[in-house]
Amino acid sequence: MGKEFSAKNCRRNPTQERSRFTVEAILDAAVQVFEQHGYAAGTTARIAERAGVSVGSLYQYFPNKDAILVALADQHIAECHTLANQIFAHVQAIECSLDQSLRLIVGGFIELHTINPQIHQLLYEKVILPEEIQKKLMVVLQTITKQIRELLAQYAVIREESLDMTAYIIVQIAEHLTHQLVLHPPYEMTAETQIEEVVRVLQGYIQQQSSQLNT
Amino acid sequence: MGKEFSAKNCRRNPTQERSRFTVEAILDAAVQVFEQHGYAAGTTARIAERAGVSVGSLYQYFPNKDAILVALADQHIAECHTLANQIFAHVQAIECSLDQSLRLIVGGFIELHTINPQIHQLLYEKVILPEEIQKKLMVVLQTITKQIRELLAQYAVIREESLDMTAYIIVQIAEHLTHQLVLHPPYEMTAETQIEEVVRVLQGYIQQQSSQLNT
Amino acid sequence: MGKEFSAKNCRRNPTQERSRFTVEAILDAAVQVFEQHGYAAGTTARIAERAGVSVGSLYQYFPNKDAILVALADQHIAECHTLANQIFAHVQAIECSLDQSLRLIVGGFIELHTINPQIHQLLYEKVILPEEIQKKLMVVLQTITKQIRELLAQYAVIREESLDMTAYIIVQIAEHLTHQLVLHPPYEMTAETQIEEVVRVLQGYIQQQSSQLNT
Amino acid sequence: MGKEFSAKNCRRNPTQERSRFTVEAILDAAVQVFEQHGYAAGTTARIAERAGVSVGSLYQYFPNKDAILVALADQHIAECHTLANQIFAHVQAIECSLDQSLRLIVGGFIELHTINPQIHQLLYEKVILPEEIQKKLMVVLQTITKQIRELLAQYAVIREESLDMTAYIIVQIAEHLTHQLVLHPPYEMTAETQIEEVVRVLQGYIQQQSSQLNT
DNA sequence: AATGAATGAGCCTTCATTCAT
DNA sequence: GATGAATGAAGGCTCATTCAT
Repeated sequence: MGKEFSAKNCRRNPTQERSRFTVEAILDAAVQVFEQHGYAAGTTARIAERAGVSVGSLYQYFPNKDAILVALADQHIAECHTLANQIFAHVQAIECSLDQSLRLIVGGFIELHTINPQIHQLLYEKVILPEEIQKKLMVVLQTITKQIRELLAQYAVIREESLDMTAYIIVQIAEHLTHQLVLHPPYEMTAETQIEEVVRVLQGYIQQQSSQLNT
Repeated sequence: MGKEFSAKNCRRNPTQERSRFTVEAILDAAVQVFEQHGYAAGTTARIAERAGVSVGSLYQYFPNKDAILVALADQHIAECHTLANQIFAHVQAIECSLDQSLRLIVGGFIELHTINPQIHQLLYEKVILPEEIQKKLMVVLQTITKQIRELLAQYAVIREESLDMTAYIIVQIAEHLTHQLVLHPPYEMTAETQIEEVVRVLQGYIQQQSSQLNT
Repeated sequence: MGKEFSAKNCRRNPTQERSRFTVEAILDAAVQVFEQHGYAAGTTARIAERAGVSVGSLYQYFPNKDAILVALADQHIAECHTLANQIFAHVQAIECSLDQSLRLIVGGFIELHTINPQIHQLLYEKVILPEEIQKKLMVVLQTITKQIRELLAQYAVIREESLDMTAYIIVQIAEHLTHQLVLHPPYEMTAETQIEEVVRVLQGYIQQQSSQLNT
Repeated sequence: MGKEFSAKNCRRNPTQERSRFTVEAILDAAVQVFEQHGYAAGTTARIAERAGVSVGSLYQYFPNKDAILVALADQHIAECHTLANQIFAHVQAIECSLDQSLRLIVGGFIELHTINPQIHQLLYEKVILPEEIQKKLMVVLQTITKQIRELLAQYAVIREESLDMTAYIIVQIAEHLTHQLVLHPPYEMTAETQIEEVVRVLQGYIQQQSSQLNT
């Protein structure tokens, strides 16, 4: 792994209908296969089979196995970015309270994990991703962190020099808890309960940071 | 993976000096190789080479590649269990405040991640572990969760029916944040600062849960 | 050996022309390689090489080395069964004398060994076969023995309680002598001479058994 | 196999008591191990273990694995030769009838197979022996054949030009039938019954050959 | 473009053999 | 002489990748 992630992950632009369809079938199949067998044991043959195409066709659209993972990652990261932007835009737009904002944001995180939990797990664990992708992932998290920081600066009463760290920790907690609750929930719980619980953690932390102000 | 993890993970008891040395060299090498290449791409040949022994020697002590990972995990899990027990015993013994207890516990978590960060990362992120080991890992976490729950029941004012979930989330946060702060610290910070930050998160959350009492 | 002889000995049905050709090339090569080096020392690489294909191709048609031997055995056993049935059917049909019957049968045995002497030798001498195949071999021999017994009951004057043993020994002798004469003939001899010699042994034995009647 | 059978099969003369004992322990162990696992899968480690010595010791007495087999074969062949000579000497000495002679000889064959059936099987089947040994085996059989021929010339009324073939076939039959009856007896039978049955086959054949005289 | 048979590098594992103790 | 840990060549097998059809 990590040997050669050529710039172009697709050999040809899937301009034609059938091509686009095939590419998607392959990616869908790949998610399932990687999920079930892990990346290393997820063979291209199995992916092709599940996608209903031949190995030859698979290699017509992806130069190598890694490229499939990268495509998957790229796709997922883009979705994340989009969703995150939408949420923050919405939060800004409706000018709601900090609590309500947190609720919306955490809800977004949970949605992110619920939509495609398999890919998420694949990207965040178990596999050594090429640096290229790792950087993109980091960028997404940093973007989100920055926006959380703005939110805190706007709504919360937190010392300037603590803002970065606080935002960072909020994102870490939100990310990890939603991930954990969605993928390995310890008890049965609705999405709303999950959101409430995570929000409570964040609220508590923010209040702590606020009260620090007087120390 | 996960095919056969026979009871005995070592072929012969490394009673002799050289043997013990060799086994340790192999395990050390394995950590590095798995860390660097991932489990699947971490070949036994590479491990043996980095350990400065031949493949044959490797297989004299481990029946197969999986057994190396299992040995690594077993060793680490045992260390975790021991350290956790020590900390909770100490906390019980000195009868300190909840805050102080949290500080000690979080300090323990950080120590856990600091001691052998590579193995920890390997087990928690990079590898699909055999069920056997996954269960052991779960048991450790559950044990810790249970002791946190007792601590909360004793010191905090939390609704009976929220205790389990609260303890669970505290452990999740402590585990993940310490992991993150130790391995990928976003800023330079001393262990004390790290402890403080995590403790603040937990305190905030516990206070939230306490105030829920009146809802 | 004898670990897993899954029901399907071929991974994919060699429906296509090239496939069928490849499979046959592999089986032919296997016979020669096993014959020359023995089963254990007959490596899959050598078989593939002699077959003019790559190891990968070999494993596309056979799940493992054992399967090649099993395929070889199955094929040969089927041929034996067919030929044996034909001969006995013919013998029954033409209602000839016992002597003539023996001649036909021994001729059949010799043909059996002449057709594919290498495989025969391989299966009867050189290799510890999986039980599955050993049973099939036994069944063939038992079938033949049973038909010989019927022949004796019909034509020869032999005590009821000696029939089984006599038939058994006739088959043993016929099998071994033809095998020996075809593969390691001590002197130059035509097939006819070989048949005559074996038949004489059997005639003598049957006469002995008949004369026992009066004892 | 068959690569290098150096002239000396033992590195040093086992003059000393313990040495002789060790060598024998190894050979005994080897018989059992080869019998149980086959030659290829019978590892030197297992042999050493069963012999109660270390691999190192094993290699002090045998230059390589093949040498063990060769030693085994040599030993067995020598025993065969001795027993054969004894029997024929005895037969000559007591000047008994042909029938009685055959009985004694066949009894000898059976004894040969009964004493050490495992080695016998090992040498006559399943394993590609080095030429050196194959020749020795042939020599033994030829010697016996020659002595049978003399016996026939002396006692039976057989055409001069048939003597060789007749003797050859008698040895083949005796060898194979006794082998088969001892190792895979189809029914329960005493050694005496076995002898009788085989002798009857031989008698019948000899009578056939005698009656040919008048053709 | 699609197919899937063919390829072969590379992996895990075994085991005959050596050699330091 | 004995021991058994160490060695490493070699074997079975997989699977990413290519290419003839």
